Parts: sequence; C-alpha cells; structure tokens
Amino acid sequence: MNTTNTSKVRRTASKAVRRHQLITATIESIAKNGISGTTMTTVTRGANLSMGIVNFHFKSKELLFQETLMFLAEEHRSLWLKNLNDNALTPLDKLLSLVDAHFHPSICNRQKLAVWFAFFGEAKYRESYRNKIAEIDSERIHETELLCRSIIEDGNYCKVDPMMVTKNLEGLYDGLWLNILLYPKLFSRLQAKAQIRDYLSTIFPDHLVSQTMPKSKTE
Amino acid sequence: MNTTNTSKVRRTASKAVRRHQLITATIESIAKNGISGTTMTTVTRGANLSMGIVNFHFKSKELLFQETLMFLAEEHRSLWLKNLNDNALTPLDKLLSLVDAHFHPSICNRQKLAVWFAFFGEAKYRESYRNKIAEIDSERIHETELLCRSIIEDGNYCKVDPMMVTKNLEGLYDGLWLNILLYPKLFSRLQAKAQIRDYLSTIFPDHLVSQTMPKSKTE
Amino acid sequence: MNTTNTSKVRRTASKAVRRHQLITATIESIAKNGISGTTMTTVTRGANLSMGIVNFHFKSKELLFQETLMFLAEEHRSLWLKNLNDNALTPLDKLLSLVDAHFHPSICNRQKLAVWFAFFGEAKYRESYRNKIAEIDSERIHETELLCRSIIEDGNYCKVDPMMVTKNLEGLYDGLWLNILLYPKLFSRLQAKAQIRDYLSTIFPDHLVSQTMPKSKTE
Amino acid sequence: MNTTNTSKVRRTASKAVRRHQLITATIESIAKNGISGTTMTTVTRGANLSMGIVNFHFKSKELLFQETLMFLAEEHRSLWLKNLNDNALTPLDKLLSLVDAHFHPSICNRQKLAVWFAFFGEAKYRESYRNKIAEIDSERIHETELLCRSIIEDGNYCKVDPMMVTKNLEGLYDGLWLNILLYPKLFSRLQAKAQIRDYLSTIFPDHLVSQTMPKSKTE
DNA sequence: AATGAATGAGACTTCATTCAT
DNA sequence: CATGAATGAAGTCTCATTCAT
Repeated sequence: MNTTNTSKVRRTASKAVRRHQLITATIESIAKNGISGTTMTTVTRGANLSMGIVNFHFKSKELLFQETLMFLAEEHRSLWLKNLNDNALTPLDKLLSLVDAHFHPSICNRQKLAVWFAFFGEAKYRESYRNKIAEIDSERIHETELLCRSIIEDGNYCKVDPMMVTKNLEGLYDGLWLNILLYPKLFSRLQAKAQIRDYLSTIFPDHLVSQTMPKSKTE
Repeated sequence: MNTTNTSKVRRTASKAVRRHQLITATIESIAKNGISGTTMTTVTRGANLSMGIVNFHFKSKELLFQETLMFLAEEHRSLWLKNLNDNALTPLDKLLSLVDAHFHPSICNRQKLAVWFAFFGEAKYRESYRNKIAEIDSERIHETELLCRSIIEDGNYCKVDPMMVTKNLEGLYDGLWLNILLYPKLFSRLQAKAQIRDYLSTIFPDHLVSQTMPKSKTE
Repeated sequence: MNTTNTSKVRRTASKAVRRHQLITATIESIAKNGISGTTMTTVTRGANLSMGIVNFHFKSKELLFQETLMFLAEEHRSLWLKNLNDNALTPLDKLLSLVDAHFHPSICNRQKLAVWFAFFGEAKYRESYRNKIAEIDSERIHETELLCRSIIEDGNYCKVDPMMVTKNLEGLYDGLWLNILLYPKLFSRLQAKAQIRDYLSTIFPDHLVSQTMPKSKTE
Repeated sequence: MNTTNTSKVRRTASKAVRRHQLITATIESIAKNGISGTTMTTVTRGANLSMGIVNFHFKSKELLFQETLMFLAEEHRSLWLKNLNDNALTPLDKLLSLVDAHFHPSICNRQKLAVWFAFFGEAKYRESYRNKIAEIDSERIHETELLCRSIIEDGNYCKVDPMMVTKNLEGLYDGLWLNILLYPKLFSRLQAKAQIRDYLSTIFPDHLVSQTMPKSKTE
C-alpha cells in the first residue's frame, strides 16, 4: 500500500465508502419499495447523494443490484463460516452454529429478507444468483453434509442419510425465512431456530434433547 | 402463435375465456421475463391479442396481477383440499396427500413457482398476498395440525408437538419450492416429496417406514 | 310523406328520436365532464345506448359535436325569433323580448352555457362556429340594429349610435353568460336581464324608466 | 426552432427560465391547438425541449396548465393594478385606465384570449379558476365599484347604481373579448375600448363626452 | 338497427443514463 | 469527484372507431 500518499489512500477509501453507502441505500430501498419501486432516485436520495453518482461508482443500476446481492451473500457466508474452523467446537456445535447464523439478527431481519426474496423473485436475478452464489451454496451444503456425517458416525445413526438431512435443512432455512417475511406476526427467528433444533433432535436424539419451544423469550 | 383459432376467427370469445387466456399469458410472461419484465405488451402478445384488451377485461395491470395470484392460490387450494374430506382415507394418507399436492406437476413446475416467488419478492404483492391468501394458508395450517394431532394420538407420540411439525412442513414446502426453482438440476419435486416423507418417517416412525430416496427416477 | 307504410314512418321517426337522444346526452355529458371528458362512452351510456351507435347515426364524434352545436344555435335562434315578427309589438317590446330570450331558462341554464363555452373554448370548434353560426349571429345583429334605429327615430335620440348599442348588447349577452357560468352565486339570469334593462333605460330614457334591480324575486 | 440559443447551447438554464419557457409554449399551443389538442409533445416541441422535461419542472400536465392560468391572471392583474394607486389620477382616469388594461395589446391578443376561453370552457379548469382567481376578480370588482362611487358622488348622478355599472363593465369585458376572439374581422380591441367609453359617457354624461367611434383607425 | 368486444394509435408519465458545469 | 438538469425510450392506460354477431 502507498501509505505516504495520503490523498490517494483517502480517495481509495472514499471510493469503498461510497460503494458501501450506495449498497446500503439499495438494500433499504428494495426493502421499502420493492425492486420495481427502487430507482436511481430512491437509492441516491436515501444515501443523500446525487443521481449521477451510481453510474460513476457502479456502471449501471444492473451492476449495483448484482453487487448488492453479492454483498448480502458474502456477509451471510462470513457469518456461517466463522465457527466452522474452530477446532474447540464439536461437529454438533458447529452445525448448530451454522443454523443459528441463518437466523442471526444481522441476517434475518425484514430488510435483508426482503432483498433476498426480491432477487429470488426475478428471473434475471435468479440467473445472477446462480452465476455468482451457487458456489457459496455448494460450499455450505458440502460443509453441512460433512458435519452430519460426523454426527451420524459419532451417534451411530445408521438409518440417517446425511444428504437428506442437509437438503431438509437447506429447505427449512429458506422456507422459514419466507414465512417470517410473509407473516412476521406468526413466525419469528427465535421460533425458527427452535423448530430446526426440534427437527435435529428428532434426527439426532442422542445428541440433542427435544425441548418445548420457548414462548416469547426475549433474546 | 394462436394454435386454437385460425387467423381471423377470434372475435368475441366469452368473458371468462378471455380472462383465463390473459391470466395464463401473464403466468407465462412472469415466468419468462419476471414481474418487472412483464408488460402489457408481453402479456397480450403472448395471448395473441391487442394491447388495449387487458384494461378492458381487468381494470389495470395491477388487478390483472392480483387476479393471477388469486388464480394460483385457488388452483393450489382446490388440489390439496381434494382428498381432505375423503372418509376412506386415514389421517396419514390425508397428510401425505396434502404434502403431495404441493409437488404435483400442475402446481410445482417452473412456471408456477416462478410466479409464486415473483409475488413473494415484491413488497406490494406481499401485501396483496396477505390480504387475499392468508386465510387459505390459515386453513391449510389448521387442517395440517388436526391431522398431526390425530396421528400423534393414534401412535401415542407423546413427545411430538403437532404445531411444530405443521410449521416445519410449511417451511419445507416453501423452502423446497425455492430450491427447485433456483437449482432445478439439484432439486426435483420427486426428491422433495421423498425428503418430506423421510422427515415424517422420523417423526412418526410407527406409521411411515424410512426408505432411501429414489435416485433420478422419471415419473 | 308515406303515411301508409307505417313501419317506414316509424323508422324515420326513430332515427330523429335517436339523434335527439344522443344530442341531449352529449349536452349533458359536456356540461358534466367538459369536452375533453366527454367520450363515446359517457354519451352513449347517458343515452342508455350502445357504444357503436354514434358512428351509425352520426358519422363520427366530431360530427356529433358539430350537430350538437347547431342544435343549440337553432334552439336559441327560434326563441329570439319568435316575437320579432309579431306586428302587435312595439320595437321596444321586440327588443326587450330579444334580450329576454338570451336569459330564458331553456337557454340560460348551467348545462347549456357550459356547452356554449366549451365550444367557444376550443379552436377547432370556434372554426365550426364561424362556419355554421356566423349567419345566425349576423341576422340577430341586423335585427337588433333595425330595432334600435326604430326606437332612436321614435324617441329622437340623435346622439345614440344604433350599431354601438347593438354591439354593446351582443357583448353583454356573452359576458353576462360567462359571469353566470363562472360565478353562479354572484350572477343570475334575472339580474342579467335587469342589468341590460338598466343599460337600455340609460340609452332610451324616454322609453324605459330606470328602476332598481329586483332583489331575489323568484320568477 | 430555437432562435435564442444556437444548436447545442441549451443545457442547464435556470429553473425560472425553463418554467417560463414552458408556460409560454403552453400558451402558444393552446391558442393554436386548443386545450384538447395540446399535448406534452406540442408544448415541448414548441419550446424545443424534450418530452420528459415538463414532468421535471412541473409535476404533471395538469399543474402546468394551472400555472399557466395563474401566469395569465397575474399578468393581467399587474397591468390593471398599475395606475390604480397613482394619486395624480382622477377616479375617472383610473376607471378608464382599468378599462384600457383589458384591451391592452399584451393582454387582448388572439393567443391570450384563446387561452382564457379555453380555461373557461372546461369544467375542471373553471373549478381551478374559481379556486385561484376568484380573489383577483373580487378585488377588481371592488376597486371598480369604489371608483364608480367616487364619480357618482362627484357628478351627483343620483340615479346611477355603482354596482350595476360595475357588473355591466365586467360583463362587457368578457363579452367583447369573446366577440374579438370569435369574429376578429368584425370586432377589435380599439372598437371595444370605444364601445365601453360610449357606455360610460351615457352613464356619466358630465364627465365623458359621447363621441363617435373611430372607424378602422390603426393604432 | 343495434350491440359491445376488440383494436391500436397516441396520450401522459417514469426513469436509467448522459454530460455540461 | 460530484452534481442534477436534460434526454428519450418505454411503459400504462384511454378511447374513437370497427365489425362480427
């Protein structure tokens, strides 16, 4: 890094700051107005910047959206990845930590969920998603399967198929997210975590004791 | 191209026919172009009709979309409702039939799924969804819970919470739908059914025998 | 007339009836919705008829409007013409009768005034107006001038210019109509008649005695 | 064509300039094409600008029209108001100046008259008119009445009702405007001024000497 | 004669992008 | 780097007119 030329450093920093500022404003706007209601104006006004700036820092609205999607994906990945390499944790702890990452307040809030499903909902962004994020999903699926395999081996659950569990988990993540987004009064992230724990306790009864869901416990 | 009517013979079809024709074209267009890529032109061209006709039969694009959503919801509901009142079926059969309804080819195909998630993805249509379809969802959740209760009672599964199972099922429906939509190569409706059966066989072991998933069997 | 062929007579009658029905509906719609808010739909719905019928009885919306304008002009003309050839009346009586015709309830009501000024307001209808109605206006101006000349001669008002009076009267007709249309709370047709009488009493003091305006006298 | 700026030099004019430019173009278009023939295209093309600009500077066509009406009203008001507070003038001079303001070339020309009557002719703009301009009209009527009262007192015209004169004047303004608009060959603003002077000379014979109308004198 | 579903041109409006400042 | 006025393509909707019935 050129640490002597401060102006250049500042400029570079400024650039990253602007981009982050715009991505944040994009997330807020999509959550509030939907994808079709999100315009260059809603984004830049939300960021307190001028209209023309998006085409300067990103090349087009299209690319701004793609980078927003990437930002969410990376943010999510870095969260569930955090405890995965911690050798002090058991496979079960790691798995539960991975589950919890999906329902962490920094990920599972109405704004972010709204953006995820906004992208899921549009054919062209699904394409983007597949191109850019499939790898992250594969990685997580693979890690999950390995963890399940460890737990199965450890508990000698001969009838449990690790891939089946993995895919059920993947399904539950998305489905519970959607339910939380659609019916926030009926579904919550705490309950979602409890539900998945309940599921896992049925699959791995010797590792996890089934317990009744917490009723409106504040975290 | 218009395959049912030749060239000029297309004036003055019944109102219901036109409306259905336009709803079908809307589903096709949303699946192909996404909601934001679906215009009056894509819809009417798909139906081989003129632009102005949508505002004639529906009042606006907005209402066309709402009625399209309602159409899907009713179609889905009538399918899962079909076997629910058949007294010859056991509660388990009914529950499995309800599960299968979600993955019936007439419901769980790329076009229809694309439309469902298109509506889920836009804030304003989520509002529509809640207003119009919450009742159908409540009804299904209630019926599912009753069936679970019956099975639990019958099998004396004292540790199983019927509501927990119900909510897990609801989550799995949506989550597996999304996975099928996102990664059609990796997830299929047959596999989805098998996964849910696997889940249920863990919950209700005396009713359902766990079995390995069929590997890429064409239906 | 073919009085033996009743069906034919009825048809002919029916045609005139339809046309009148549509012209009436046009007047009502223009008064209510303005010219730009008047569509084939508002007209035909007002007449309780189907959309296509205007293009049958008139050739186009344009011609319907022109004939509506003509209808108003003829109706107006026949009213002010009525007493003009009555030899029992003095010139002054005839003049006053002509003035009163402009403020007769069948002419000077909000609906009809709205239509007159709708046509005055649009360049293309002003053209129509000039082409079709200029002659009627000339006729009335000419008659008015003759009457003024008679009264001037009779009263020996040597300083009064009959053309000046005529043009002032013509100006007052339209101007008071407009004021009635714009500010119905402040201006009324009774008051308008009184104003013009007041004006005439100043011009022809020996024929008309100046009198204070009637205050809210119901006709 | 754009005669003030050459070719490309037209970006970023001040907001007030653009607004005035568009209002002027609106007046020109309404005069030429009528209100219903005035579109965003006719206006912007007349101003040598792009279509989208109207919705940028005004919010909608509707608001452009309302501001155009206000512009005319203010322009008119500032003209007739000019001499009203000049203490060097007699009440009669003031009254005549007020009359003349209505027939000043900057006000009483075919373009402006066409726009006034376009607004008078449409129900919805009459409503606008009442909401926005009634106050200006009341102000003028009040001032006129005061002037008449002064003149009556000064000349001891005990039989003259100041309100009656005022309302006749208001009627004559509009009526003569309309005649000039409809029959420009037969009616002129000079003649209109002469007519009103003639009327006033009959009402206030000691202040104004009746004189024969000028025959086609060019100004 | 009459109907009204269907057409399609054209209106208003929105908005991503450009570019002079 | 940043601004925001300006552009113009494209979208939704209206509506006079047509024409099979």
